[in-house]
Amino acid sequence: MYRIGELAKQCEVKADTLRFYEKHGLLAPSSRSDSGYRLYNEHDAERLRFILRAKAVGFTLAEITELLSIELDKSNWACADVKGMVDGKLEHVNQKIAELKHFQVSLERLSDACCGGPESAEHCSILEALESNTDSIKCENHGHHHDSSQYTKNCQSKG
Amino acid sequence: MYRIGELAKQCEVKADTLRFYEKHGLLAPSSRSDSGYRLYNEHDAERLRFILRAKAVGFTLAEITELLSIELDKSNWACADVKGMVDGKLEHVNQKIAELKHFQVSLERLSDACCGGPESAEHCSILEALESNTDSIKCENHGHHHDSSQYTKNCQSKG
DNA sequence: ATAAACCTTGGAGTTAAATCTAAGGTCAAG
DNA sequence: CTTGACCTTAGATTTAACTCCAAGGTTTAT
Ligand SMILES: [Zn+2]
Ligand SMILES: [Zn+2]
Ligand SMILES: [Zn+2]
Ligand SMILES: [Zn+2]
Repeated sequence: MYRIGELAKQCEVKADTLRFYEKHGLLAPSSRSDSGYRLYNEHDAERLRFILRAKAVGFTLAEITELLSIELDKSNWACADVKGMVDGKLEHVNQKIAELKHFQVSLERLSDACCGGPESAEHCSILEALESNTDSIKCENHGHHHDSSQYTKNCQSKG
Repeated sequence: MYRIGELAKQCEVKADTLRFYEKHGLLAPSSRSDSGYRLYNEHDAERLRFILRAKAVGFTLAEITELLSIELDKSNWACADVKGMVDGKLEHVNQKIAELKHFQVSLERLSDACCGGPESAEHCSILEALESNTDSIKCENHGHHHDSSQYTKNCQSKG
């Protein structure tokens, strides 16, 4: 039997979090001490680990509640239901990755067009790109010459 | 020139969101009509699209503000500063992609181990994986036989 | 000229997931 | 028998990013 602080420490969450989970129906201690302390047994701890694992994999508490309800009543659910939930989440993740890659390309294009030197950013192509309404990014050209090899390295591929 | 509702519709956000962005210094309309209506030009619209794209991939508004704020006093920044900022964000994005891919793998492993069939979830390997404290995921094995080709397809690679 | 659809402002409410506060009860150690 | 670590409760606060509301002014179409 663990008191709330013990279980919290063991699972690296705050006691408050466990009270929060209890209030929201995710995890209640199986008993209380005479003085009213929450007492969690190994099964409770296991359930908490279930919750934390699911959370770590990106499920919201609402979704986890749903998962737990399936677990309570497994025989009324089919594999199709469970798998459907996981696949839905997976699709969401895939989409997020695609978006990030798109943004990664934008940032890389910005970065590549800038010399990264000590010159004033007055003519920085990153800023110009943010200001302009076109898609194209021009390689930057400071009025003075800076012969930094980095500049040529960055810009040579862009004509 | 767009009024707030037009720009909002065009970019699929609410007018309230644009007012919110203005209040928080992300995007102000470049002018106002005689009667006080906000008027956005194409440049404003472009800036909004940048904000939305950054947001779509998980940047917070605070981060976006930082990125956009360089533009305000360009001459006090060097290319190095601007580029450093972009590169920092880029690293952030790369890391986020890596996290999501990790997460993607976990979900795929879960999904692959489950037959997704109409059988009771009693022995669903997704639930078992979430219940157990091990990393390994066992291919599920329903007591009865279901000859679904999907089951064998999913499980054959896992012995 | 009047209704519908738009716009303005300031301020309040929402959501998720905690996290914190206050005021007090319990327990082991010295 | 007091100190300090722990526990209890109800309720307030936090954060991000909106979202909604009220009370009124403006535009446009009929
Ligand atoms: Zn430069
Ligand atoms: Zn530059
Ligand atoms: Zn199955
Ligand atoms: Zn299954």
